[in-house]
Amino acid sequence: MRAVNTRDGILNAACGVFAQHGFRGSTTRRIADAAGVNEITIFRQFGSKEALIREAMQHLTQSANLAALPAVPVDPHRELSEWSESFIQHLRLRSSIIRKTMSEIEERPEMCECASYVPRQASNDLCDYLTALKKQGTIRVDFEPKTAAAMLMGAIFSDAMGRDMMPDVFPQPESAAAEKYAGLLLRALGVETESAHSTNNQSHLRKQFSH
Amino acid sequence: MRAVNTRDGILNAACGVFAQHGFRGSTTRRIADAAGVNEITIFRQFGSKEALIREAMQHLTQSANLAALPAVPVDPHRELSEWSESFIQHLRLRSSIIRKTMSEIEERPEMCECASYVPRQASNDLCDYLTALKKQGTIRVDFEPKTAAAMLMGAIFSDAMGRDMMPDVFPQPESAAAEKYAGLLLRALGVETESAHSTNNQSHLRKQFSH
DNA sequence: TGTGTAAGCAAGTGACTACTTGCAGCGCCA
DNA sequence: TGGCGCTGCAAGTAGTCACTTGCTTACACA
Repeated sequence: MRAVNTRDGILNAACGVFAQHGFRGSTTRRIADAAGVNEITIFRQFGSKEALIREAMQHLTQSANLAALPAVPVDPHRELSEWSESFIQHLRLRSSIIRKTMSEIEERPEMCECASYVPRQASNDLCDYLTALKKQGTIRVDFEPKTAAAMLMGAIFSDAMGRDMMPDVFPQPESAAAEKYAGLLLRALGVETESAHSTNNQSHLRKQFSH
Repeated sequence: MRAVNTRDGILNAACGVFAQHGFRGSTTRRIADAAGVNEITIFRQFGSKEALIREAMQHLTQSANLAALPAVPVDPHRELSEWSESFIQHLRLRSSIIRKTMSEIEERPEMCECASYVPRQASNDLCDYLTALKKQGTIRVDFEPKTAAAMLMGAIFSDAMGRDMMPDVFPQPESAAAEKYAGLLLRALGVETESAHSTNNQSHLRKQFSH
């Protein structure tokens, strides 16, 4: 677990402690302990707690890599389900730190740019995909890509943030939720899709062939 | 702004300070200043900071009253739009305190019950409504009420939480977002609905007649 | 008019916080 | 081999935190 570099070790520790305790709860002592480093090393390396946390956040966003959506839609149900699944997993892994960051942004607006980078990127990707789907003529009814994208991403985001707190409010099982949201959205857009019962199996079969 | 009762004044002040600064940032001094009260009065009234915050949270959830959905759906588009609008307004008014609470829950699980009361209630109401819609036969396609409810509530929740941070990711104008989400969901369920253009005007007309 | 109760003020306690100073050990490269 | 840079340890500073004590004021009710 110990990082090669002292600096990276402190950054990773800071991310972990921040995710658990937020800014005010991330004492330099706690971070130093988590990094297995003397508290003073933090000040020598980063100058202040604030600078450390700022750098740790940037360090974190750079490490994110989202699944890509194809520029030309081929199998909307499969592509959208897989993208949703990768996105929800990304959010679930980071749910603690996302919750903390969202609550700190009002007090530290400089974190906003850093925090909104990933969702902005995801929203753009998804909007582009839905627009391509629309232009392709696959979709019968008219719709706003931005509204549709906000709806799917919103459902995924809320699931990732709220399921630990209220598991009975969200669809079961957890592992199928992303696909269900994606399927529901496609139905709203009028894209033909398999019946709810066969969906799961067929998509699993497809995954085997596609990879 | 000053409350009749000293106790209620402190509780209101505690809610405001907590919404701004979270638990750790809600110092007893800050709360006392906000309430226009001596710091000691807080300890004499509530015993400890923790007890005060707990009581303030309960005080807050009790003051919530959501719009009701009819037991028998008549005009799904109007009813769901109005419910969504009232729900999103409820969340927007409380966005700061919701963000803070969500980030504190991991450290203070006792807040969970209090925090999840309103969304649980909303989810149940919405599920019941969608189930009634399904049984009524208005809906052609098969769907899971819980998934559909989670999707609509998720979209509304994310909008209410994220729009300040990234306004360009969500549908414009802000005032029409809830209705757009509701309309999109109904299309996913196969409910016949007006075209996107006439929707807004018609619903406004209806509101005049219905009240 | 007397009494109890809620509130205020001044002052202070011990614990914790971010951050500093001074000094010593250790490995790396010239 | 010698110096340099990174790290650790001990100790300490000034500020803030939750919470306490002792005493005083003001109002309600009898």
